[in-house]
Amino acid sequence: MKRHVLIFGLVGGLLIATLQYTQYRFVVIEHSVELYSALVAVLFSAFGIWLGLRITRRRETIVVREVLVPATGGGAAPGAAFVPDVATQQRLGVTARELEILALIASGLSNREMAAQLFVSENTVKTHCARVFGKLGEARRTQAVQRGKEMGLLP
Amino acid sequence: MKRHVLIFGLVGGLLIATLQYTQYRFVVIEHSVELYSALVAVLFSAFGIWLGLRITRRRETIVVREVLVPATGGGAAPGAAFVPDVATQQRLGVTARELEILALIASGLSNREMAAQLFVSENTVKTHCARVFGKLGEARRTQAVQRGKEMGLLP
DNA sequence: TGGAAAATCATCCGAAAGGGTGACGACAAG
DNA sequence: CTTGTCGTCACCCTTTCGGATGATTTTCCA
Repeated sequence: MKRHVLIFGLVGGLLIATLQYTQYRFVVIEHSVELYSALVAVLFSAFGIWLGLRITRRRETIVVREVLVPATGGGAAPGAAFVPDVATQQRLGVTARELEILALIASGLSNREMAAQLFVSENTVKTHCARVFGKLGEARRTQAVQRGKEMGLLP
Repeated sequence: MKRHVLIFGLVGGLLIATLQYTQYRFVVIEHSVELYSALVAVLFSAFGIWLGLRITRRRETIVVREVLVPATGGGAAPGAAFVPDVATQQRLGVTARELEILALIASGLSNREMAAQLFVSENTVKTHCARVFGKLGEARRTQAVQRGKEMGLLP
């Protein structure tokens, strides 16, 4: 990355120098700034395109297809029921109810559905959501679910 | 593509006009061409990078490589990169772009963030969302993610 | 080279989600 | 008895999401 910045600087400097030089040649010509501008624009657009391609080189996404031997079955709960990371949970101050809400969020329920399932009001669900979002440091339910999985709070 | 050329022309023309205007302001200042040049360089470099990213987001060449794994059933498959179930994907008619969107949804991004990351408009992201939701038979993003995981479209 | 598929973008509108705040009751601990 | 925590509920407001629909452009294949 530093190399690109360096190249950028070099090209810029070179161009400035070139302009300095050409300025003396065309100093008598009026309205030559537009010419310079166009030149610089085209040049640096090309450079930008090159740079954009360079720094975002298409990494070949090699997809490794797993052919599972029919054993435990990877996806769902493999035998033993999931055990949330109690240490992490207590460290974050996540209560049991909030974790329950988070799990329901992860299963894709809406606030209304959660409220119906837990026999509480939708507002309560929203409060729990807000609390657990705050404790996880996330703002959206999808993010919170992702975070919960990373931290061992969710299967 | 034509639109990009058009945008290029517009930006260029706008800049030329701006320079024309500012030239009268700084006409008394010597050596201001360097300033113009630097301005134009930075501006069009950014534009070029954007354009380069924009017009070259070609379909990533997916190389499917089948590998036998012992089916440990662990959570995050170590080592092996993930593996969308191509059969399921094609059966549902989920395009690569839509699957990409679904993966970003699963990682917790909002539509706006996805749009910024993919260099498309938020509306486009929403369209992709709606399509993939329809194909998965779900209505909410959390549900769609859950479904995608169950069906092997997501890790 | 023409058409199908896919991707892109847009607009309108309603629903859902989220932030902030305040409040009330239960319950355990001091 | 006071205090703190937790669960519960409510209100208002803004943001985000999702559905429906139409249009244009790009890509790809026959």
